[in-house]
Amino acid sequence: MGSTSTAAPAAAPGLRERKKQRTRDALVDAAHRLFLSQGYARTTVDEIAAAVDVSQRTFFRYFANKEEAALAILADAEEYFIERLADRPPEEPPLLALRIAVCAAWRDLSTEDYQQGSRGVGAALELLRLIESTPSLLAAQLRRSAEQEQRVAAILAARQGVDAVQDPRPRLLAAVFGAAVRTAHLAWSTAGDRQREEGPEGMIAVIEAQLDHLGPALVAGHWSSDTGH
Amino acid sequence: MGSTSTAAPAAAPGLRERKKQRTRDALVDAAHRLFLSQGYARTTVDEIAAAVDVSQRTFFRYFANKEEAALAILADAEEYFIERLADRPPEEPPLLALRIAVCAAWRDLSTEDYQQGSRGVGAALELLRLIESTPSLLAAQLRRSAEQEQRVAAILAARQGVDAVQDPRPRLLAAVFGAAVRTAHLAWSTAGDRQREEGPEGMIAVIEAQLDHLGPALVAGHWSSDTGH
DNA sequence: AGGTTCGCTGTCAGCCACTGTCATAATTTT
DNA sequence: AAAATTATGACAGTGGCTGACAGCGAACCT
Repeated sequence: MGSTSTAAPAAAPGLRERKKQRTRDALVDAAHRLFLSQGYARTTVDEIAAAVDVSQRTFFRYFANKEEAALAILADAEEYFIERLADRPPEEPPLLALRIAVCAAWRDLSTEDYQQGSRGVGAALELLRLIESTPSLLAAQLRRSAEQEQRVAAILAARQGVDAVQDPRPRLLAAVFGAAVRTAHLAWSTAGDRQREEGPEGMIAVIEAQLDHLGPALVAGHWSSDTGH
Repeated sequence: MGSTSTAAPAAAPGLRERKKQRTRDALVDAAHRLFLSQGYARTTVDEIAAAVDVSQRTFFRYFANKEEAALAILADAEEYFIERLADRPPEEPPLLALRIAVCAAWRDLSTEDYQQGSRGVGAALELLRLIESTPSLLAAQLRRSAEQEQRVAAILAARQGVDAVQDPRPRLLAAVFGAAVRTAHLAWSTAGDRQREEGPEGMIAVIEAQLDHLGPALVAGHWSSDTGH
């Protein structure tokens, strides 16, 4: 480190950009802490900005709205999940690839150096509970999930070599997978603190259980057969 | 109709309540018309209230927020769907019951006297497009769908005689079904106007196609088999 | 090293969604 | 007809969010 010229392949961070990253992290941390301690609605944007000693205007240059600051951590995690999914070999069955990617994401993000600040597994649990109990946040989170599903569908379509707009199966599979993960989130965040002590393995177990239920649930639903309208 | 005494089993409407219903309908219609003509964001609540000649404060006594007014029609439709689902006999396979209920809802709401005002099939199409292109509305709609899924899950659990909190399958099936319907909405609203001319049958066909794809999509996803972690 | 350019930030002003409060008018009840 | 209930309007205030402009410091060029 410390090369004077501009040669690094991964683009030198630059003092300016490092400061920006630090400001953003500080805002996310402050928002997270305030939301958890006094609630989402009772925390004003001015408070968050003041805690980091920037103006309210600057807050909105980092986040489009208050919700985005609250969901920033989840957004980063989902970004990581997308990368892991893209890593999987195309020969792998789609649902298996999804399963491995989501488990890898949870494991990595819990053990790696992402632990600092408000980015641990315990914090994730409290965040999920906060989201579930705050209508405005839940709405924003579901919208983000919908966008995420579009991206997943595109990746699946590319893997299988089918057209993403013509063939509805990638979208449907992505939606089903998203539903399973969301159901797992809900089950995990309401399951009491016993699960919490198990760390990421607890969450992974719940997700896998949901995925295992997919088949039986649909079979029990007798989805086939003619309806006769 | 026109009985003078208070004898009707379904509780006499009363002058007050009829007026309230008319105000609400007028607000929904005005909001719908303004949203479609000038866009959601460019329409202020004051405009909507002024169009019906009530105060802004009154608007917020009918709707918790601007989104709720936009989604009121969908909310009524989903209410009707829930009723149809509750009508289905418990012996019926769950997914078949869901399928019949959603098709019946679309058919009934298109042919019945619900056609007045902005409650036709054509209006539904434009509304779905508006929602899909307005982040704020999409978020609110997805949150409503999530609540709806909880209700559906409860009904399914009761039908099958299982515990709604212990057994995750009703929730999962409800989520999967919701995903299929949402995917169908998206496909229908972006399918061009050819579908629109087919009336409700076009929409129903798309939904049924999505449901038919559920099985193959999951089978192609190789959901079973051990992953080995 | 010097000056220039560019991008981040703060300040100010303003719109609009949304809420609490109280007075008033209309409806229902007795 | 009087009293209790309830919808509505008028008003004021909070807070999320945006546009415009100016200042300052990093980055880039010579």
